[in-house]
Amino acid sequence: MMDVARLAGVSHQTVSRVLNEHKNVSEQTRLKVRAAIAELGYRPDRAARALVTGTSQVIGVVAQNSSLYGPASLLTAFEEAAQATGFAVNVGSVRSLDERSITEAVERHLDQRVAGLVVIAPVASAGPALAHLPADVPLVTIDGDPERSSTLVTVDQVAGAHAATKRLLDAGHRTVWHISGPSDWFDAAGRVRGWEAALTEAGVEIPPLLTGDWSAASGYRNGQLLARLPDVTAVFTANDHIALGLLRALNEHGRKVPDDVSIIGFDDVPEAAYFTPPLTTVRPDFAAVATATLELLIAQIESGMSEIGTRRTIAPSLVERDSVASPTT
Amino acid sequence: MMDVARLAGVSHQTVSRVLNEHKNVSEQTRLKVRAAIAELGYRPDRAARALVTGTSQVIGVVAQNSSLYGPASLLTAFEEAAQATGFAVNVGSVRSLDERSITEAVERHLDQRVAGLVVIAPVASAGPALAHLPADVPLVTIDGDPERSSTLVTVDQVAGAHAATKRLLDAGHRTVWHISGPSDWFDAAGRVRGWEAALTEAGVEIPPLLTGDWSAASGYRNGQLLARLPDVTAVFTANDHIALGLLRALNEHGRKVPDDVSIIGFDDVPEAAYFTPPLTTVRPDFAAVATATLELLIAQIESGMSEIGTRRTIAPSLVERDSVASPTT
DNA sequence: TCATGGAATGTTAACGATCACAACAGCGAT
DNA sequence: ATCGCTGTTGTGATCGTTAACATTCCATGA
Repeated sequence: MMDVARLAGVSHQTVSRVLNEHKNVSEQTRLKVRAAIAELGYRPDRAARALVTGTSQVIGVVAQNSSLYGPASLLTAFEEAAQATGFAVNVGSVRSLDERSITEAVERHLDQRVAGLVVIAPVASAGPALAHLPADVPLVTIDGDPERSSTLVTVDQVAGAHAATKRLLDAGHRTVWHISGPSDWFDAAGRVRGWEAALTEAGVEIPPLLTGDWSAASGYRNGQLLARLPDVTAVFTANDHIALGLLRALNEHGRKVPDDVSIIGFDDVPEAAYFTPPLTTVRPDFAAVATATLELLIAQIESGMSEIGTRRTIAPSLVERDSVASPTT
Repeated sequence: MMDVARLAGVSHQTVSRVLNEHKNVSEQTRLKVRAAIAELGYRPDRAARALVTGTSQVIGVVAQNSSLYGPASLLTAFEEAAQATGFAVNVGSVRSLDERSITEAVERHLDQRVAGLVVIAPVASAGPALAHLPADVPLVTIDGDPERSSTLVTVDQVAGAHAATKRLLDAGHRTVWHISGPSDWFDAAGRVRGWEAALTEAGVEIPPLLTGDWSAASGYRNGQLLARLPDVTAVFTANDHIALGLLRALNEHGRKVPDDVSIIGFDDVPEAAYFTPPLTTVRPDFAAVATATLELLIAQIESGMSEIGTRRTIAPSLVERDSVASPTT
């Protein structure tokens, strides 16, 4: 930086002012400095800046280290959004979402003086880990606990599940079964609520809830059971992978989809269109979630305080394909 | 840090020594300092350390911002490995792998004074972007250009493809067709080479190469064609998603898998076991790739120089399921 | 005419760590 | 008794940047 200053014939402070787009710099010197910067190929040292300002241009993200489609998509969508606004993203994946792992990951980020923190914390156990956080750290939670009063962005699970269930009822099915995700995930709980609400509204019997774990394996396992029940004609699954497992189980038992059984999934994984048959499913808008998260986070960073309680929910959309039909009865 | 020093009754330098586990510190003062650190809840400032040492404990990763299973798995595997060794990971995703995007991402990382760089660069266009890199930056490429003389870790695509093709030939098929990935991906090219090699070795006719783009859609498209050719009895696809699309096309045309056509995929995505039928596929060991990458990178960081030309290839394994049978002829 | 103010720039001191070197103690060897 | 080693601790400078304050210059109005 001194070199640049010398070359431009000004002081280092003026260089700093040009860099930070300070107002009181004459156009003439601004150009000289810019030229010197370009000529020397100078780049400011972020570490030095972070040292003196006490903050960095890095956002820390805590996410589960899984290949689950939802969280993974969220993560990449957020990375992209952050980069577009000039923030670097520091990912601290955790293997499991228990309190200790999350606390550790958060502290690692704090060590690095991140400007803000995003936690993708779909399970209940994540809550307490965030409670002890210094209050002055900007924080946005994605798919976190709707009960906690922190800034939160979330996919509208209830609305998505409601739409899917209603779609099946509207097709004429007497009732709709549901294979859920793990019960400690907020996402899963929301989808169950939406499903129940739609059934209740329609004044229809609520079948017993089957529980999966997001995996195709769990869909297959539950499918073994559903395939044996002849009056099951419509199933809403908590995600597309469960639907895939279910599809295979039904297929093995000779029950045709959608002729005998209609299915709707959740997530719209890229392959869903090539399941046999192509899967009707609910698509969450991950990009919108990412954008909203970043927006709220930056607002907090700039205002210097965490405005707790702000909430943003993103409505998913139903994408129709070929796994839904009216019952043959 | 001064506070800690005062509380422990030593100088700031001694505190620093304790922090860095310097040898010449008496056990007694070490304990005093540790106690003071704990009491004050002190955490060293990484930015300050980075400023004076000129390096950080952060590894920059350049990866494509896609939901392709391979690259995404690689990324999370690497994050986990890095975290286990105390490195933070800064992800700079790029939307496309052209030269400019990569150069930009690399420079962003350089700004942040990363200790080392990992580039997941499966396509040819990434090469030139890395050529102009300062020579003193530790760099490991994953799935990069085998021709370039840089440190490289890669899945043994050729061996995997060879094994898959041979498996199909051994089952008695006259020849094996292949739907490849995009031709500018090194991964795809390697898989094509392995396929050709196995056919050549067996002294068997090499069918025309069909080209896909990793997507289920491209598998479906090519499947429309293959389904019409009655003498196609065995297909090796460049990944599992292509296989899924192919599966659906064959199904629509009434050709049974594996009775009429045998299929082997590549990647072993979690859902592959629940395709209809469960897919025989080649499983790359992403964790091993991640570990090897980190090892090489740390070696470079510690030695302070980039030992170019080191190469590590990880052998994949064939996982047998139900999509392969002997031809009925 | 001279204070007054604001715009442009420079000077100096932080920020929080490490590094190079100096200082001191204890101890055995000459 | 002196020298020199080794192990332990302290002192001051330094990394590259921004913040706070000082300075200069010129225009403005009483």
